[in-house]
Amino acid sequence: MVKNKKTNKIFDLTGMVRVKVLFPLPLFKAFDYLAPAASQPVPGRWVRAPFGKRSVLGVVWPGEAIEPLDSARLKSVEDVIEAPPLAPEILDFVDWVAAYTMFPAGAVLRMVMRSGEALAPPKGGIGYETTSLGPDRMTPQRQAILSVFKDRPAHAVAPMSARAIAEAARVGEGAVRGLVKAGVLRPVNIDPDPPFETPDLARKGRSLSPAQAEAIGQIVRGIDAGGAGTVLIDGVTGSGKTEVYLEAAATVLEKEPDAQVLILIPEIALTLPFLKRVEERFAAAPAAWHSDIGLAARRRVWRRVLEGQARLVVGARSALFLPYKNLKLIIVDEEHESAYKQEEGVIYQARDMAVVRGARAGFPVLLASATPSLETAVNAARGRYRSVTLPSRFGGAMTPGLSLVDLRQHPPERGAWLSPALTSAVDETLSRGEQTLLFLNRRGYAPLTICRRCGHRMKAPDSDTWLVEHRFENRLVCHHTGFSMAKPDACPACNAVGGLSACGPGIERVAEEARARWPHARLELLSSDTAPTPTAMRAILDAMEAGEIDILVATQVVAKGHHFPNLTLVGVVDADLGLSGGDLRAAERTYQLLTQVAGRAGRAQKPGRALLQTYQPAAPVFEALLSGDRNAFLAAEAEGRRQLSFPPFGRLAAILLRSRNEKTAKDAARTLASAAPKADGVEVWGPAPAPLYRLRGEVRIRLLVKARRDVNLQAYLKAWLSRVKTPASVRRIVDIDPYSFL
DNA sequence: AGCACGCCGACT
DNA sequence: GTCGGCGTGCTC
Repeated sequence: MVKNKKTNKIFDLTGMVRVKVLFPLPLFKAFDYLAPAASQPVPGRWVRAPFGKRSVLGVVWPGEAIEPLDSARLKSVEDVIEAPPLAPEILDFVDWVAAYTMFPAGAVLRMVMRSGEALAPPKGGIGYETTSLGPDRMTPQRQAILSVFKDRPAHAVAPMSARAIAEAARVGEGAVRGLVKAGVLRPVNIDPDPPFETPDLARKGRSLSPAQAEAIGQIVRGIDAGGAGTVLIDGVTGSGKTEVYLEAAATVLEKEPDAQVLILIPEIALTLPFLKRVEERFAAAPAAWHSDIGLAARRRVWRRVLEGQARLVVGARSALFLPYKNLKLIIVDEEHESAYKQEEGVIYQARDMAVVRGARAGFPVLLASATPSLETAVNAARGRYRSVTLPSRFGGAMTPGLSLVDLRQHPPERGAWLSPALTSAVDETLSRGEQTLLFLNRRGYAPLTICRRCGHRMKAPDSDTWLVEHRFENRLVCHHTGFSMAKPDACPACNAVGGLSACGPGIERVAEEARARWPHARLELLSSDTAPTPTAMRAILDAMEAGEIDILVATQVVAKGHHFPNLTLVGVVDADLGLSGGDLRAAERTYQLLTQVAGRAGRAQKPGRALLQTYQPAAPVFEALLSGDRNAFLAAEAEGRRQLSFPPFGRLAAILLRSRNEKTAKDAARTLASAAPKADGVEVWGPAPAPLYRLRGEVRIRLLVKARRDVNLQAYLKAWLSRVKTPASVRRIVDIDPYSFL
């Protein structure tokens, strides 16, 4: 018996135990509660608990039983929920990610719980299935309904709602109800989250080349030996990386009846063909997860992953935080892609976190790429990762001939963007009846609109971002804030009419030039603007593959996956584009992107070529592309970073201060900078205005911290930040391993 | 994240 | 005189 000093109420604590509960809120610590021992409130279990004025769903968290709080002051949990608990590996992972990224553990837990409502009891609808009874009399409508059931594939066993049946049979719902009354159909509860199909592991994969078989052998031997560890699967497009890692997935799924495998891909919205490929291999559609799946699908995946029923998950970076029951393998496809860096909310690198997830839970992680990131290449070279290299199955003939067009010597005509060298190459290609890809990684018509009278530059409101003209819609659009406006006739600054002019090219402008130059060619424009849905995009890519397009003008959406057998010329309109901006990964990214784009051209029997237009032909990245010596390029890049102690040879963190008030932000930045502790092996740079200084009405100031590899960067930052009080109106965001310098 | 508490401007 | 702005602080 314990008496609460505040309320004087007497509590019977018999049978109650103290537990820590973490809530999916931006809070750094777990809170203590009492829970009935009989309800087995072990770490990982879902609980509902009173928190302040409200009741919040949280998770029992591991933690020591020290008692900073008087037991009598503790509240009791309201409910210990009967649902599969979170696996201990996930609790550990949440804590680790929180400590590494320096975000609150609760914020990381929120990523795991993003479908927390999924724990609510399913409110299944009513569906119908056939009985053994036949209808007393047959009508065409009834015939149609019954054939709907007969024609369903064997694995589609879920009952259908009356509406779905009526729709499929093209009859009224009344006819369905008639059959129910007659006892031919019987009502059953529909599972709102139908299970996923079981991967067919007896099914054989595609036939393998000797090199693939050898690679799989190596990986599988590692897995069989109980091997954790990270493996780089290094192979150009067409080397069969996918087959290799799908075999590894099959091996892992086979070893344990409830093992789960996650395949991470950079952007799932663009990869319907990939899902089909996986489905083909396992004769079962994988559970697909990305940021904009519908609510029902999200809930279904989440619940089925938690109970272990969904065994094969294909997803974007956030799929890393699904509540796996028994995750045993992660594959990171296109590991070099910057889309793995989450820049909002909890900032993390999904590829790096995947490696940690595997290492801590003791299972292997496979990183696949044709153009590995420098970090991964260095880790492989140092032996921290194993690596298997897959040669092209087409004997290297696929690498197109690359050449540079020096725009300083051979500039395009005034007002044009295609140099004579490129246009004559297009002429030749057209005359041979072959296809051309003109690549420019810039959406819209022109990246900048400027007033010729007063020099005013069109910007998004309260931001430093330029408005990009989209002539297709006749609008000016901001690619950072989403702001858009109709293109005005008069300059908003000086009111001069007709003075606004477009500066620089986007792909719409290149398409305009190409149309004027080759009016008889079949030309298509492809960007996320012209093909906003995966279906629309596929339509264009399919047309290209079928040879129905002569010239495709495209942004980087064309860079992935697709091969066009009759494409023999790739013209890169502005190869320098990614090199500006002072980003430490600029050259690396340019190399990766241009390799990918150039790789779209040519097949063994029809060699392709790629022309890169550049103003800086001497840049090392172009030399590397020309020589085709990727490893030499990576080695040179690595050496550059080593000398500057940049990642992966040193650690980097950014602190971003954001505020609506410029003075407050500047003061806070100055205060913070002056409080930076002196430490061996740590340099603090800034404060400096972030590259986008004004964005959405906020001012953004940045500090950069560079530390030696052996410095505990998080501990340093923690000590620093904890001794400075920043006003609440200034948002302070830590970005460990920053990628974007915007 | 919510939600309350608290201290200064324009209104019944 | 009060309604309400959102800055600051707390939630076991």
